[in-house]
Amino acid sequence: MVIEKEFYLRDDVVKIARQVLGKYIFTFRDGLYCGGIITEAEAYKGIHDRASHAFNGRRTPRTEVMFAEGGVAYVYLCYGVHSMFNIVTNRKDIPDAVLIRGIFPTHGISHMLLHAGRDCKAGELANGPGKVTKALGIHYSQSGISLTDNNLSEGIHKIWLEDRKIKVTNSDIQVTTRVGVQYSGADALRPYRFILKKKPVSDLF
DNA sequence: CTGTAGATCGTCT
DNA sequence: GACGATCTACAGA
Repeated sequence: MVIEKEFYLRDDVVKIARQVLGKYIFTFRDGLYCGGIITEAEAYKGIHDRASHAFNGRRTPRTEVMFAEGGVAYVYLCYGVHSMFNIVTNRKDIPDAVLIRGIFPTHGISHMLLHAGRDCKAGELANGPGKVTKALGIHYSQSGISLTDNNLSEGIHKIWLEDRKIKVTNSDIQVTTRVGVQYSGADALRPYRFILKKKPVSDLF
């Protein structure tokens, strides 16, 4: 089932970051599907989160999409080389987002390997936020596109999430602090990073 | 295995 | 003009 807008409109971004683990993310471009199971995500929570680009209510051309209604993509360029994919959540004007930091590829793996431009094991193909977008073919120019109104992003490039009923319990999830946000003081210590522990493939399908 | 330098450019000051 | 919610290659142990 495609995950609909109501999922993203809820107001607890930390809970949503936890809940996207085990969900599938798909892209469709050039007539081909790519996708996989989300294995790692981080929450960025509102204007009081020093780690967030929207801290202190900062609105710029780049961050404006974080203030949109939930269910759209916030994609930005990091270190001049990597696109970082986030899911915007919550109501309009509340800048919450979930950074997708890792997936386990399941669909279109050969195509993703072409995107990556090098050979590697499936588990290594998208185990990092920059690698996720590279494998899936997501580019920062797609920031702002809807994850729920796929008819409106006709033709060019589509991104969406699906729930295929993978069961994820609390004991399947490792919770840690976020990566690369040491500049954000006390907020760097918040338990906003969620990692799906490795399980036998037979448990997933 | 661990550690680190360099890449690379849009964005904000 | 400085910096970054990162990745890779490569050096050394």
